[in-house]
Amino acid sequence: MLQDKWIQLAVVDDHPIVLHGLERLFAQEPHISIAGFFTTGAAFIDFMADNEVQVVLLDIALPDINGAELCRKIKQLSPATCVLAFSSHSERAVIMQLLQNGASGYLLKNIAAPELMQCLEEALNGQITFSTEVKKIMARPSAGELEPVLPLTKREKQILHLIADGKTNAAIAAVLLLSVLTVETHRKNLMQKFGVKNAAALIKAATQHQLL
Amino acid sequence: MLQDKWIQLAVVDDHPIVLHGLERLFAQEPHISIAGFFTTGAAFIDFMADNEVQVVLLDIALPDINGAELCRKIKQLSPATCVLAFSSHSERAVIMQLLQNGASGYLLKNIAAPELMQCLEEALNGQITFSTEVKKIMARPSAGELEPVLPLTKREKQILHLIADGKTNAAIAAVLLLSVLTVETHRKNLMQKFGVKNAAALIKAATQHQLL
DNA sequence: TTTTTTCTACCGGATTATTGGTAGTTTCTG
DNA sequence: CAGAAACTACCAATAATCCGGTAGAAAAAA
Repeated sequence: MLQDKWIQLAVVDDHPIVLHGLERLFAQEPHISIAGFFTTGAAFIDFMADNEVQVVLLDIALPDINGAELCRKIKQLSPATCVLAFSSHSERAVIMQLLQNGASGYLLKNIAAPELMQCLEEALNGQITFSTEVKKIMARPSAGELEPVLPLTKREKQILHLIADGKTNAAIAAVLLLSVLTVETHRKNLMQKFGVKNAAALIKAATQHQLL
Repeated sequence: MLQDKWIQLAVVDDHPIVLHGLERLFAQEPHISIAGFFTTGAAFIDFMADNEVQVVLLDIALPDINGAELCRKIKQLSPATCVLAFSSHSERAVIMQLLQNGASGYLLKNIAAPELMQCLEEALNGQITFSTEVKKIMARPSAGELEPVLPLTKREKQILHLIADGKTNAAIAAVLLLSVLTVETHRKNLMQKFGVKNAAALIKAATQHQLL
C-alpha cells in the first residue's frame, strides 16, 4: 500500500449488509479512509462533484443506473479514479463491459478479505486486477457456445460491412460496381451461412462472431 | 519465476527480427525453454498438436490468420496454455478482442525487456497482465467517440432486443400482445433516436452503445 | 391534481428485402 | 491443366420495412 498516504475509497452498493461488512473490514486498514458509502449512482456522482476519490468499489446492479454506465461516467468525470467492479455477476460479457468502460479490475463478491486487500493494492499500483474466479473466467475460451459459422469469402465480408453500415442493396451495388442482383445473392448467402432470416439478425450474429 | 522448472515458451510472429531479438533475450533466462518460433498460425497449430507449450507470445498481424482468431483456437486446443498478445496495435477494440478470446494479457511491442520478463512472470502466476502503455489505454474512458443516444424507454428496449433476434414486426406484435402498427411506431422511434435508416444499422449502433 | 412522458394505434403508398433457386464466368488451388 | 471455389447475374412474386406524421389513453412525475 502507498506509505503514509490516506487512500480515499468509496463503495457504491445498494446492499446495506455489504456496506457494513466492508466498513468493518476497512476500519482495520491504517491507510484507507472511507470517503463514503453510497447506495445509488446519482448519490455518488453528486459526491464526486466536490470530493476526490482514489478508488471506488462498484456494484453493477444499482437501483438507478447500470454499473457499467456508472463506471463510464466516473471515468469521464475523474479519469484518475480507479474503479473496481465488485459484483456477484460472473458472466464474461459483463466483465468485458466493465473493462471496456475503463474499470481497473473486476472482483467477485465471494472474494476473501485478504485477496480483496491484495487486489486493492495492485489496482492502486496501476495494475488491472481480477479476483481468482474472474481470472478463470477470463482464461476460458469464450466462443464455445457460439455455433461455428461457415467462413466468409472476401466479397462476403465486404458486403457484410456495408450492410452493417445501413446501406441498401442498391447503394452497395453502386459502391462495389456490381449489379443489385449480385448484392442480393451475396446477402442471401450471408444469411444462409449464419442461419438467419433478416439483416438485423445477421448483424447481431456477425457481431457475436467478431466479424464486425 | 517458478523454480527449477522449464517453461516451454513459443513465439508466433511473422517478423524475423522480432524472433531474433526475443531469442537472444530468452537465451539468458535459465528457466525458459524456447519451444519454437513460428511465423504463421498454421505452423504453430501443427506444432501444438504434438508439443506442450505453457506460454505463447502472439503477434496479432499474421499472414495466414488473425491473431485474435488464433488465440481462440489455441485456447480451444489447450485451455491451460497462457497466451500473451504481443503487438504494435494499441487500439482498445483490439485489446478487448484478445481478452474476449481468452488471452492472459496484452503487451505492446515497445515494452522494455525487464518489463516483458515481469509480465511473463505475472502471467505464469495466473495474473492477467498488461504492459504499462496498455494499462493506460484500458484506464481511459472509451466511449467519448460515440455520439450519445437519447435514452430508450423500457418498451423500446424490449422491441430492440426482439428486432435483434430477427423477429418481424408481426412476430414482435404477437409476442408482446400489441398491434403491428404499435411495433412499427416503436421501431421508427428507435431508428430516429439512433439516427439510422434501417434495422441493420440500428443493431450495429445499439451494439456499439452496449444496448445489446 | 396537473403536466409530462410513455405507450398505443393509425395506414396507405413507396421502397426495400427476402424467397426460390439456377447457371455461366473468372479466379484460385492442387 | 483440370477441378473446385468464388463471383457474378438472373428475376418475379411475396413479404416486410420505411415514410409522413397525428393523436388519444394510460402511466408517471412534479
